Amino acid sequence: MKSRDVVVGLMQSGNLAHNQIHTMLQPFGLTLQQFNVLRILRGRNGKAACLESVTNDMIQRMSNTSRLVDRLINKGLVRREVCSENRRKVDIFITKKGLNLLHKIEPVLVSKEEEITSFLSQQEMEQLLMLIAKLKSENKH
Amino acid sequence: MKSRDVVVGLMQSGNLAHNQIHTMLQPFGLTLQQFNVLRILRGRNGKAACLESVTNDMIQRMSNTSRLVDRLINKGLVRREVCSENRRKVDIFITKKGLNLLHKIEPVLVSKEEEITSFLSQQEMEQLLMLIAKLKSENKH
DNA sequence: ATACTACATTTGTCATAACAATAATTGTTA
DNA sequence: TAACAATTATTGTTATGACAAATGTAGTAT
Repeated sequence: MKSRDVVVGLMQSGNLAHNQIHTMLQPFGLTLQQFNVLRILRGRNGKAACLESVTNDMIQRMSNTSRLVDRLINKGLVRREVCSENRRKVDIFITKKGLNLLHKIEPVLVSKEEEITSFLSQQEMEQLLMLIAKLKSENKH
Repeated sequence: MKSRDVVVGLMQSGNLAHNQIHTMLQPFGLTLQQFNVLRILRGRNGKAACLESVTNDMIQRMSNTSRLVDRLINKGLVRREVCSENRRKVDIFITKKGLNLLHKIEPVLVSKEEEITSFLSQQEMEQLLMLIAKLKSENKH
């Protein structure tokens, strides 16, 4: 029965984090998924990022990154270009506007993250990270 | 930066659990949310469960339990009755068919839950539960 | 009784998600 | 090089989600 408690607890705490961050992002007009993609693109430092690689890096893998990117393009936050080497691929880049938005969000995010974890000591956070890492390691197939 | 890792980790492991259970439920024609509601109803042991109380007990609170229940009714898994004492309320009951389905799912669920947590010792599970409890306690407002 | 407020659920509408099918390009092989 | 399979992204369709507005019921005060 302990397994069940853990699984339920994981979903609950995942939702908790998700909802907190999601709510925090609302005033900026971004969903968590969209924000996630923006951060992935920023992490590429201007290097090409094809759709597939973006999908793979997402916290919550999704079936339809294509349309998610559409929405970001509509907001002017990213740019899409057919890859010249392999015309099946589509490279996606974050725009200046996208970078500015991330920059504006950063401090709000940091304080929200600290709020979420505020009842945990440094040591407890490390413990938690270690346990989560174990869980993830067994789910790579 | 540790806070961020924890928050991201929580979302990742929550999604991991969610996806595993969701996939496990697909052959039974249930979403995780629907399954969750069924279990809540079973937990009431035939006692009345109004919509609001069901919503409160859900792992992932949702804005629209009404239509979720519609879907369960369409499948014949639950039954809806206007509460006789307070006709604003709607009592929801799990049907025999719903109970049977839960019964059929149970062993598959158990093994999936054990699979998800299989890399954790009993002690680690307890630790994890304790840490998750702390996180949840600070998010009650 | 009437009007007002609060409560519990449902409905309308629109955004997003899931999944399958399609399209375009590339790689491979006969 | 023509045919076929594999890769990568997009699109169509249907289901589900979020949020606000609407509906119906109950409680309360005038």
